[in-house]
Amino acid sequence: MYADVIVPLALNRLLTYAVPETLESMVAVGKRVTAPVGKKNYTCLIRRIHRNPPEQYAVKSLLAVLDDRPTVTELQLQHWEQLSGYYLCSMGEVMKAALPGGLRTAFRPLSEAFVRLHPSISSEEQLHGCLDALKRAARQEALVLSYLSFAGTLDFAHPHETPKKQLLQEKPWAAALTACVKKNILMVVTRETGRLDLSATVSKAAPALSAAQRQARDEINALFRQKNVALLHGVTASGKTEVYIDLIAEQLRRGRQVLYLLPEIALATQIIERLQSVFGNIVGVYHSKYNDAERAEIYHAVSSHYRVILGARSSLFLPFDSLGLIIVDEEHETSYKQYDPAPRYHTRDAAIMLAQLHRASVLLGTATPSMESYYNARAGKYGLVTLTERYHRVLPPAIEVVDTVRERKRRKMHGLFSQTLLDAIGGALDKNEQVILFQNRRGYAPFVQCAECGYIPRCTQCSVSLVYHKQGNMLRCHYCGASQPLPAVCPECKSAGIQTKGFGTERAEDDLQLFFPQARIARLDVDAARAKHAYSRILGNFAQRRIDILVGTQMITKGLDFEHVSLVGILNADALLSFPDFRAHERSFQLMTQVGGRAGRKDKQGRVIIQTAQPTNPVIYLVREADYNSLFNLQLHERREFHFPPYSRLTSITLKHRQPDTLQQAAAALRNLLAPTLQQRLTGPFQPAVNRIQNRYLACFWVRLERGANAGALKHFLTEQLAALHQQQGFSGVEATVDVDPL
DNA sequence: AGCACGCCGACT
DNA sequence: GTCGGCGTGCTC
Repeated sequence: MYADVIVPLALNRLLTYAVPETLESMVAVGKRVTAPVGKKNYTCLIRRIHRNPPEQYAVKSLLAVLDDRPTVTELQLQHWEQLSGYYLCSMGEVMKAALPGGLRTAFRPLSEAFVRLHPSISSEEQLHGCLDALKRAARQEALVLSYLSFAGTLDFAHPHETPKKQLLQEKPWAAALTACVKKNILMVVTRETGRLDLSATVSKAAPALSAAQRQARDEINALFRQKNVALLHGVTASGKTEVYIDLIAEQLRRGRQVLYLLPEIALATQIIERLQSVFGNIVGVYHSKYNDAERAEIYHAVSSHYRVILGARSSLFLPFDSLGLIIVDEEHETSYKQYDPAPRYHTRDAAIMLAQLHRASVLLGTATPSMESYYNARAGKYGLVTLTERYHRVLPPAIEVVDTVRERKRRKMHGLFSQTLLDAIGGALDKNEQVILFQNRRGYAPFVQCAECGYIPRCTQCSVSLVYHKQGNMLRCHYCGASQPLPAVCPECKSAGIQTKGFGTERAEDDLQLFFPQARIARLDVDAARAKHAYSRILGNFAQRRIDILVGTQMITKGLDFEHVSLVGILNADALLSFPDFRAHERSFQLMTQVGGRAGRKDKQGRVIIQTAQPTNPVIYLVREADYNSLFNLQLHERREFHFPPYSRLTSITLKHRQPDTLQQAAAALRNLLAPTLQQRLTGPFQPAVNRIQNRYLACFWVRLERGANAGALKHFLTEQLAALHQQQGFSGVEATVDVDPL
């Protein structure tokens, strides 16, 4: 008997092993096995079992079978194969993304020590005797009494087991416990316990839907009878979550499971609590903040216990047995695309593939759809449901645009802040309301420069200038993470004239404190959130109004809805609008609309102030009008003209090498391999904006494939040509990464 | 991802 | 003359 196994490596084929006779009865597709690969042993996964001895090489034998029942179902394996084919990566790479670390090594359930009465004590009299004997050992006596109070009424045949941790928390006398154990009064036993808390219970009824929400729900259900994907385009604060809860309840009644995907699950405490309060302990949460062992336990509980899973993108890979619905919330979020490492999959598209295998439906929800999804909805490929009414009659925010050029001329710009914005902040603070300020740049200053000689410190390993962080007084590279102290004198001309240039979140926070010395100001960006739990701590403080003004990057767009935010300021919209990318306008609209949506609640209308040097930019106008449709039509024109998605399928190829000339030669060679076949579909090689990262030079290509063309054939062709490139003299060390549908 | 094999510079 | 640098290729 032979088994073809998936090895968790970037290996483009399965490896075949002999199954020792002793293991023949245990092997099955989807079970994990230990197999020798080269000099090492790996945990691999059985994909096929057969009786065809390989003739080209000597097989090795499997060492062990790790599972009693398969860890991965046939359906999951088919999903993996789809992803590996679509995103051009190995099955091993998908396996690494799919199986939690705890399942890639031997997994041991958590065990805990419990204290119980020693079995030699079988009556009240004996117990009292023992206690009397402890009269001169006060701590031991107190410890036993403490155990007895935990135990309640005593059943001597099956004495109560109290967690040792709990007992010692009350009476922290480990030595006394050891003594009692030695005297055969108490006994310590070890028991396997799960890490999961399955105690959450139902406490609330599902929310009542408004008429608009009911109608959206009915439309979605009607669409699901004809199409497997529907897009719910609901304005910010339209109450999409209530609609989701209703749909989840319906799936549960039918006995099907639901997967609820969120871009940043770690921040979604509000939604988690809400779902658990309605559905109880059948709601499981899965994301990368859990450790390997916890994730392994949740993984196993998906087929035995959980009916609803709330998770980040990796929860696509859980072993669902009867999935009925996948909700992809905030469908437009770019963090749904995994960029590095492979598989470079888009959660939304992988979810649609998975749903097809389960014959399940997919609901994409957002206030600002991605161009791709909206295009598919308009074209009739997806169903489209629109929710225009705000929940609880919340008013849409009033959006004002401040022309920073004009204000500067009138001397009404104070650094990053216009007088209009400062007045608005002051007004909000006076009314005891909260403020959110958005600045899309972290650090204090994007670069520093010597006023004497013009020198700008740059990263030695990447082709970017270093960002000044006041926190720690460091210059940092945002690409490779390298850092160095800010030099006191210019390294070039030795003058003391080094100045900071431009504005980041740290600078905004600092300056703001000067304008509003009494205000409590906090910052939320990756630097502030780096420490464990810092993210939820800051958001928690803001929610509880211990912070008046929150300054932050993209991060503040996610997270929660805050009751008392009346003002949102976008400090520099130009940084978004002039981003060198064909999606810049789409992204700007999404970001500004999402950030703006944080302003105002219930009876209070919120206010949004956008600072920009280009107040007539159509994107700004459309954000103000909350006119997604016009933005879509405008963008569609551009995309059609330049053959960008959704009018083409984009695939990017990046070549990397330490030697710039080797890279250039390899790029020219790849062009020669691809261009004759792809013709005008191929763009490149071109240098990306940052053309060197960690001392490796980069060259890029784009392949734009027209809709309806054979994507499978392209993938086959690319794989072959990249292999051909590597076989050419001197290019075997040139690394090539392929990104299908890059963002 | 490891690990070994193999071909060119600073040491006893 | 040898030790060891990391480029290259393979893993059943």
